[in-house]
Amino acid sequence: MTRATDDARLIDALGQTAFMTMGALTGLAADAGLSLTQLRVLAILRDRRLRMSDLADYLGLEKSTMTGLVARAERKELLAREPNAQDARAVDVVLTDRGRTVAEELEAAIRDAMLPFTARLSPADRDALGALLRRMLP
Amino acid sequence: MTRATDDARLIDALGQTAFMTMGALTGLAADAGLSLTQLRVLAILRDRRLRMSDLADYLGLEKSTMTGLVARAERKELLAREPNAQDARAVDVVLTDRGRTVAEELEAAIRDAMLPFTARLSPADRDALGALLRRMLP
DNA sequence: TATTGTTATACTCTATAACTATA
DNA sequence: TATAGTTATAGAGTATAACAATA
Repeated sequence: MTRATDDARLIDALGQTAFMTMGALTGLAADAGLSLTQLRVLAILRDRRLRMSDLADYLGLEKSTMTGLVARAERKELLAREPNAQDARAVDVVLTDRGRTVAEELEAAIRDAMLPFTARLSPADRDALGALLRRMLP
Repeated sequence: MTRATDDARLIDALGQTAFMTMGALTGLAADAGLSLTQLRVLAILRDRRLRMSDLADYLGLEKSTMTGLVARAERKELLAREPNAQDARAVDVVLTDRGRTVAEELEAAIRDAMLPFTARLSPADRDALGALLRRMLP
């Protein structure tokens, strides 16, 4: 088989893997009454406190989009807005205790949901796959 | 390092790869004025003619969602509805010529967009990665 | 003047429920 | 009676543009 064909097959496999993974994540988020984006926010804020604009940059969204996203998660008591100490214009977003609990439960659920897939590989192959993916990521 | 930690690292790498891949696909779709779901529809219909309900099953969406999705793509002249020959209740969805062209252009654009990532691996590693992913997929 | 965040507006995506036409 | 598709409705996600407060 030619090089170009092999590359197309890799890209196809990456695409299918992405849709499979996103499907699992979206389903778990939905079970928790969250959107995929809100799941991402929870994961990002697990070890960080970010301003609205930084969060928007992180997610690749407009700041006006963040306003609604954070407002809805705030209504669910998963996030809280706090004034930024250095800049009176800025607003920090942090996890509430409940948000932290939900984030931890989701992390465990994600591991369980992915197990049927990862378990199809031997431990050595799992390590090899992880290493290859990490070398490919920016 | 423990087995559980290695597995968590693999799942993390899969998640990051998925977000990276979906980000690339979403961006390319947006450049073409399409949503990610519409890009998927175009890709699915490249070598198939499906009824509305089959398309909905394929995408994991409600049939009422398909109605709007297909209507918007039809307005862009990418898809067409055709009566099903066997069942007068059913509606087949097919690509228009324009839809086929756009689908082909998108396929090329996706390959180009992924190149910065896949090119970080040697040809042998690309093959190995593709093989591992295919073994993991259902 | 430039930046941070919000508001107002509009469009897409999605689901649920009710409906029509056909099987 | 069951299935295929549409319509009506509602909520979430998203962007653009205009705005107030602060830097």
